Amino acid sequence: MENSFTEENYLKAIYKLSKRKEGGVSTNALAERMDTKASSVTDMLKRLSGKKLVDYQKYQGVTLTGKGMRVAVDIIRKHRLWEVFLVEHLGFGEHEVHEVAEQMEHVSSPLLTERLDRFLNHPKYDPHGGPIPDADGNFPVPARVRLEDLPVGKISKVLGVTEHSDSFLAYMKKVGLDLGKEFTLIDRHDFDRSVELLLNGVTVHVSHDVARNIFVTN
Amino acid sequence: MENSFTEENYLKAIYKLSKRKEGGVSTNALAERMDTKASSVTDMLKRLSGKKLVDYQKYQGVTLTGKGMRVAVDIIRKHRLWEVFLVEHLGFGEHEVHEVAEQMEHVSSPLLTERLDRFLNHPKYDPHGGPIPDADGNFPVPARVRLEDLPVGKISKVLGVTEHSDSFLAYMKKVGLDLGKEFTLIDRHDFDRSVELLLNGVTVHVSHDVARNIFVTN
DNA sequence: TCTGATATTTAGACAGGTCTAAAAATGGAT
DNA sequence: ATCCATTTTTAGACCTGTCTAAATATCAGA
Repeated sequence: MENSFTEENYLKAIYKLSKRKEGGVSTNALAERMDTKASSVTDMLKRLSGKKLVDYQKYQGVTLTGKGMRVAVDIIRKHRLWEVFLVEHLGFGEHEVHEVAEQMEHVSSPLLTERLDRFLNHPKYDPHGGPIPDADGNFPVPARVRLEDLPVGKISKVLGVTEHSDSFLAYMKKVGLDLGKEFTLIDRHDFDRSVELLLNGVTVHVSHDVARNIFVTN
Repeated sequence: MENSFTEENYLKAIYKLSKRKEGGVSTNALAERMDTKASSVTDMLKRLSGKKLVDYQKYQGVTLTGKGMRVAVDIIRKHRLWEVFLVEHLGFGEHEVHEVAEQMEHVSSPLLTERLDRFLNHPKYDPHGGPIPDADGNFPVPARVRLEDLPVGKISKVLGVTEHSDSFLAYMKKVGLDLGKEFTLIDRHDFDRSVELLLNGVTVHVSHDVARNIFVTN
């Protein structure tokens, strides 16, 4: 009945990868994400399959079962709630919280999770703008769009990012695209899908690669 | 450089057992405390010894090295800080926090520990009255005494307990000896070393067995 | 000091999770 | 339809932490 930390991390990784692509998650993609070898992934998938947490057929990739989905979403809930706590109450910077939350997300106590949620006032988004599922596993339905999809001329605000690498967050900070920051989308270049923003009175160019990882109001 | 949860739990157990008795901790005592077999303990002691966390000679029991002591005390610090958080900010009852803190104590982030400590206002005692070591591993030197040692006639307050079994805590609650509760020691019976308290306007008899496990102000 | 009871350690095995090296399946290009 | 590159799986090994069963130390008492 107990899942190990490793199993939980695999489930979370499968969840995150399957959101980005239709169909099952490949062994190699999972191996890269988990920073391990494909053979280790195969072993683990067999185990998770045995526990009915994933649907797995060899060579055909893997998907979460309902049960596995619940576990994965619960981990994400805990991760994001702890991030909110760390930033809002302990004074952590946005970029400092991920590693710590990565550990706290595995603390297993439904009572704790619900009391933390209440203490934090049932937040809907984490400090990076990631949506926090409720106790039933349902995500908030946000009024938000990727920066790459925002219409030209719109005034908008940064709601969050979907890429949490240090380098990405550092870049965001440098450009001035902090969470909550207001800007205007002044132009879009179709040839490279980059966008041009008016931000703090200056024009900023943002590559497509960046733009597709930023959520903004619409 | 990394210690597993299991290793940390062994170190904590060795610490706690060695406080109660002079000299090294026996394999069997450790096995009972860790709810495992003596043979498993022997294996682990060899590993911890290899990491210079304990001094161990076969058949001679085990003691913590300075390094092992630091690890153990740090775990205790984290455990007790989290207990304070759970009770004071998340509304947990005293008896509900132990299992959860048992998990949280293994989260490894010095920054987190220090910020939590500051957030909690550098508490010196946990909700059970256990002393919280500071970041350097030093315990507070408390103005406190066991209830069994309190002079007759004294007005005093409950500071904590040294016995954390469910049944003991339930008994404390039932009698009304909650943390912080004020009372007067009205008599002491030498024949069975029990004491008599005035508490909430009524007289309460407390056995020696209980009285020696309660810390009070003096 | 011998002996028996108890405490402790060793030996060998197993499960989770990992690895490397080798085998097998897949799928795209010809 | 076949061949090759790539992906994936298997086989066999290792490490941590555990167990049982058997061997060995220790210590108290006669």
